Amino acid sequence: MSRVSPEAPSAGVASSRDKILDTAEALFARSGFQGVGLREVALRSGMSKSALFHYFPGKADLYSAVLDRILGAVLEGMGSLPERGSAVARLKGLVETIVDSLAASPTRGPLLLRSIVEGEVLDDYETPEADEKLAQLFGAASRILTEGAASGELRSVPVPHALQGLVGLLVFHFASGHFGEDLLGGPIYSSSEIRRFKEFVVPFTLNGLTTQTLQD
Amino acid sequence: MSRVSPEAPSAGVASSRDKILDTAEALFARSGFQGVGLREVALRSGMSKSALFHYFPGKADLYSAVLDRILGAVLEGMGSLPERGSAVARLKGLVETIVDSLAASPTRGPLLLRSIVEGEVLDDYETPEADEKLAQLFGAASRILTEGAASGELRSVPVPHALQGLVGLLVFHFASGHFGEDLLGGPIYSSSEIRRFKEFVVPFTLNGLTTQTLQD
DNA sequence: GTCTATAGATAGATAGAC
DNA sequence: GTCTATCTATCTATAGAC
Repeated sequence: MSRVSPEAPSAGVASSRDKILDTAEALFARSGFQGVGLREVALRSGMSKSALFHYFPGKADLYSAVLDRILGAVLEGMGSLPERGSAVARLKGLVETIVDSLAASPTRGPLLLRSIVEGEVLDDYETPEADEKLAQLFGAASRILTEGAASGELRSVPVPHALQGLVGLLVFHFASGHFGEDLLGGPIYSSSEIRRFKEFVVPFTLNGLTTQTLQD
Repeated sequence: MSRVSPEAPSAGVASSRDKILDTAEALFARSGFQGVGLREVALRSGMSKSALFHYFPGKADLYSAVLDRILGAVLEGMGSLPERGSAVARLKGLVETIVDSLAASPTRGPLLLRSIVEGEVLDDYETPEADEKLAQLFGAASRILTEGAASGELRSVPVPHALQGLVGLLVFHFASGHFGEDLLGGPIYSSSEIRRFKEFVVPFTLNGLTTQTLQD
């Protein structure tokens, strides 16, 4: 079904390539593109720097591969969402699914947020694969907002701003690191905190996008 | 009234120190702590690397000074906010003031967001001055939320999560760079886009924190 | 497919003249 | 207060043996 690499037909063993990707994902999430040296990636992957260049032509390609893998995982999580039904219920499902995807690994939020903020530097390395996945992601979210507004279930807000707001709310939370842990008083990725976050962000989002505007 | 540096009593001329801070702020905002070399800071400031070290003991001190200056500017903007009145009106004023502060310079949002996301790397360099300013900032916001919840004007939400959400909504928007511009279809820092953003984020926030929870 | 060795550039930081 | 010169370490990337 999905793409299979030519060599390494399957097996549960982690190939060298996967090992590199795992290592790089952790390091890029913590220190960003510029903050990571291939020397450290190689060291932690248990091989020499030159071996990295055998699997990836350059640092930027390694980063792109890591980013693409994360976007794929988030997109896969959204695959089971219903395309019909109440817009409010679909929006709730979308938010919860994205939260679950980001909560599934402590590297996803940080890496996604960094890839956005470091965009000015990384633009040159954008891949069509990542762009396509992003477009699918935002397309699905846009449809919910647009159809909900058309049916009157949701407020009529500018869809791009709503999408931008969702990214800020959801991705930032899981990328906030020590800052967020200081603020919330505990780990971000514990199951109890993930539950609390959902209990806050789902009603916050639904209320923000449904009820009428207040004036002071 | 406020602190005055020993030398450079005033005058409208930018001192070498200010020139360095301005240059560093622009570069750190674009490329982050690790992405900036002091060589480039010196070059763009019109002096040698060694001159930098005359004003700042090291790269981390330069970064801290830049960050502290930005936090001071945001805090100063909040100084004129009323401490009494309707919680909804105060919350609206807070959001609009923070938006104005972030919109005043295209380096503030990116640098603030980066300082959070890069926190794991930068923690060692935190300064008491910046911590104090952050505490004041969050203190003011917390009071609005707590008092609003006590009076029944606002929903009773976990204050830390609400603060975290505000940071994600507001700071991320102004730090989203090309990503945000692609999504919104135009520049983030134009006066018209700033107005549109306020028109979205103020009702979104007020609705999110006031009305009752929906169920699907 | 993995290695050692190395290239050329740049990193942050220091010494010391003026 | 600003400079040139230099230090050591690290950076991405390549060459070429095995």
